[in-house]
Amino acid sequence: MTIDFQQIERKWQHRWEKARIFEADADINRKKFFCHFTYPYVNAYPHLGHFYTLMRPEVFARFRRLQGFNVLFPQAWHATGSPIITAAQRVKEKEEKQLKILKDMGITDQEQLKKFENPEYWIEYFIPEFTKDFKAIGISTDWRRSYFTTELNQWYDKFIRWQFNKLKEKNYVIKGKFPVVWCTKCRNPVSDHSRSEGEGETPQEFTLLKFPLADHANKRIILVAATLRPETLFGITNLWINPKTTYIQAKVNDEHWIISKECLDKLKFQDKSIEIEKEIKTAELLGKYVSIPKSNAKVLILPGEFCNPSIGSGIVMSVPSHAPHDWLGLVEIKNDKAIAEKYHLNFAAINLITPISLISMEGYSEHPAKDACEKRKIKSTKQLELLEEAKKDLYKAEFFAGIMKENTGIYKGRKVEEAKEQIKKELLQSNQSNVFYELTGRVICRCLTQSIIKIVDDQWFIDYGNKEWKEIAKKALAKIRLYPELSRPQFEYTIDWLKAWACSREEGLGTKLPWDQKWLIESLSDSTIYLAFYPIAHYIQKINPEKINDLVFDYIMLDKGKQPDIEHIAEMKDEFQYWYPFDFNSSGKDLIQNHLTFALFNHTAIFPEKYWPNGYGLNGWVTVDGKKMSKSLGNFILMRDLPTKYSADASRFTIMNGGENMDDPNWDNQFASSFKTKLEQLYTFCTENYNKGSDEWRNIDQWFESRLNESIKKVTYFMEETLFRTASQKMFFELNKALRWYLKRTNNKPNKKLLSHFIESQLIMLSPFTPFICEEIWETIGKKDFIAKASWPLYDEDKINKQLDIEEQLIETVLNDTTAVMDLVKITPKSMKLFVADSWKYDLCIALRTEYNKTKNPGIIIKNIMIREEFKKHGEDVMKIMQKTLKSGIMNILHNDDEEYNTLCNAKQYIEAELKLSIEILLEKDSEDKKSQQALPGKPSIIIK
RNA sequence: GCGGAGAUUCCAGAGCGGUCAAAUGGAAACGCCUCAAGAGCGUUUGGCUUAGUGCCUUCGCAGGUUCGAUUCCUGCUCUCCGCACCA
Repeated sequence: MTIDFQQIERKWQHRWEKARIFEADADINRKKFFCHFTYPYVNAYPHLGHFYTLMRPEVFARFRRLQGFNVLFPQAWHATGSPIITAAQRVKEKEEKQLKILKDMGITDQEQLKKFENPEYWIEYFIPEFTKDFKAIGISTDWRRSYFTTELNQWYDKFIRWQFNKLKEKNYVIKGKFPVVWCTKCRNPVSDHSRSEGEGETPQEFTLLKFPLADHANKRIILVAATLRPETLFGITNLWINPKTTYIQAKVNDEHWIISKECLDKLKFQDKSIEIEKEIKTAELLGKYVSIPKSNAKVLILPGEFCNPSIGSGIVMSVPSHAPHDWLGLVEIKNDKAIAEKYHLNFAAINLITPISLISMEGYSEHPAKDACEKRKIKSTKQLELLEEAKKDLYKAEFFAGIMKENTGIYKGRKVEEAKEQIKKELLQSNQSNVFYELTGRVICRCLTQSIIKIVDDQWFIDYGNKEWKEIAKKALAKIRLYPELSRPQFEYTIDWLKAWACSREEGLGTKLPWDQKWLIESLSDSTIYLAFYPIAHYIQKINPEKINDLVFDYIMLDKGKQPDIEHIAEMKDEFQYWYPFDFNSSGKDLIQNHLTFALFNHTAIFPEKYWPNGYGLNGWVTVDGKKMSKSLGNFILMRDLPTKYSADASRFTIMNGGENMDDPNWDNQFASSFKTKLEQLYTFCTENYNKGSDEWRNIDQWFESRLNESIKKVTYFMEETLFRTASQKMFFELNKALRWYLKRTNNKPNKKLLSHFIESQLIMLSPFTPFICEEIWETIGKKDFIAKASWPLYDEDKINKQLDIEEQLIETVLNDTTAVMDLVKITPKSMKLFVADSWKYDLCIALRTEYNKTKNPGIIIKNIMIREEFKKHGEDVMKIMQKTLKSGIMNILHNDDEEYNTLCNAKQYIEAELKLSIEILLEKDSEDKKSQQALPGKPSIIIK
């Protein structure tokens, strides 16, 4: 039987839509359930990653509907921020890479490509594409409530403005300074994905240490050295400047600094007033003395060609003992008199310089920098790469393992890790240093301009660092249900660690800050309470946006103020109060550290406690056949390809069978292919066997009924926990296995009522996973309404009987053993004897169990048992059984003799039937004169004659 | 480095102190059934086996607790996710 899945899919999509069965309205007489898939960013087609995260609320929604809940499952689209706008810009610039991305999506028409130069077209194009793909795969969404989120959606725009006004009222939006990676051409921060080079490079905080020139006649002139290690200032022996560069003297905030030109250019963006005074030739500086901050000791300025004017200030403080560069620099200059002569330096004075060690660390000598050079066999300051490595290693080691030595005054004995912060603070306070931000590496913007660090000084922040707010957010976290719970520590950590978040942008798509129109609201800040928009989305978007203001949202969502005079206002309030908060918002685990935690904060700031979130669903990242999904590996799967290749149902089941919890789910191509045929078999079996069978009621029917009830119970539990993988396995594979055994045991004459009940139950349980085929079968077996509207099967606790399972297991093992023995003897026996153990053996087992629970000590157990009269007479056998049971575990002895015997009688008939033999099977109790005295409890032995 | 999650047999993945050579599913092999393929059914997929209700070696590595550890503890190694102004 081959089934035309695509035809079935179209048919039911159409019917669902026509009957509008997924459209949900507030109904105070019904329990509500609001679930959601975090709105996706619409700049490409949806792929497997979307599919998995989407399927979790989808299955959950369908499950809750079956349970009788009124389910709201809406879907909106996200487009704020910079990706779309930069992509559009790149299309305009005809950038190869960007054009290829569109071409790979099948967009080749020149006319159409031109349209993609407009950011709005991206939204216009991709939203329908997403919608189409979601519908094709059978997502049960209430599409009336969709919206998208840019300033182009005026209603949503009003909503976001309201949100920010509320945050501002509570002083959660603050103004401040912030270092950002900045492109001077685009006049925008340069995010990781808008870089053509330098992904992952970040601003790094340097300390600018001030070294006043000693004995300077007129005014205080300061040489400024940039360092990451201010704590090493106790070990400074000299300064390095690059003799091949010219430095600049400039007035910086009322001081006269000498630094490299490159540094000066950067400083301009870092909140400093700068006036260039003059160029300084290095000859003017070399051989002079400067004084060290704190100690005021005087040290020489020496030439070091390794000083890079583009890094830091181009002036380096030399700490030979703890910096490999400085160590080698000092060695070189001491060994080469020519250098001193060349720059007219006092060679004797240079030779007096001795490294000062100030940090002690296990496994290193007095001068760790020397060790580091020797370890890597570095001989010269020209070996830049090796030196860089050595430096990094040593810095790391000293930072975490180093202890400040005696010569560091009050820092003596402290860890470097702590001392560093302390020293930094002190130097800043006494104006002996400044903060300077430098990139950790070269960053090139997509526009091919080299990026710098800029201190933005009128930047708006959402103050997630606010301590009281953190406490309230924690309260919201305590209340929320997490699927799975094990994500909770990550949330706790994030709340603690979160600092003020820059929420304003100069460019991009989005809503303008209501009180400062030059700024746009950044896209992770405008996407925190957006789920509150769904309950009213379909009404509000019918209203003239001019009429929407803060008072409208105050009234609907906060129950504040007089009822505004606009259409649908009562409905909107009812809808909101009925549906909110959401019960399950599904997203990838990567959103914990921003979006989801932000959402918690924002809910507590804006809404009363009853509207704080009820549930988050977290999941991992999809892999394909065990490998990371990526375009370069060629295993990148788009949602749109699934229905044609595997059918929507098989795809849905495959992805849900791929994983659960926060593990990365795996998409198994082979499984997807083979599952399609399994669905065909399901169809055939159900349609051919529904309402057929016998009216007899036998032990085996009781067993099957028990298994069915047990399965329903388990599956219900796993569905509640969103452990959809386990649930799907239990309802499909495990139940089918039971069904096969049942059919075998009844010679394909199942009980009619029971089998029909089974088919119905299984179909309903499967329908959240494979809705199309289930609808089709449901209709074929004569059901009138949609299976989507059926009732989730209930289980009857009284019908679950574990004993029946044990009996069936026994029958199965006897059967298997019998077959095995018959195979061995290779004759057709006339009769067969099955021996079950004597009663005393069972008694022994029970006694063993009791004794074990008392002492758990084998020696004592054996002693206690052997002194009992009833076991004495079986002396040796008792020992044997005891040894065996103690070795293999004694937990399995539960049966009592008679039950065992009865079950075997039951098995006997079955064995006869199954083996299609007319043989005589005798059941006997274990007896002395038979060779069968080995028979152990729980396992009959067989003798064939 | 910090925070979080992990490491199981060909693969995915159960396992929560004895019923474990380890569920379930994929895949593969063989057999039955068939003209044939698929489906279905059965067997097999750590090693040894005198074939036994047998023995040995396995659950990242190394120790420990226990009569007993895949399961508990300690240390180590490795993998994945996050560490921000970006969706």
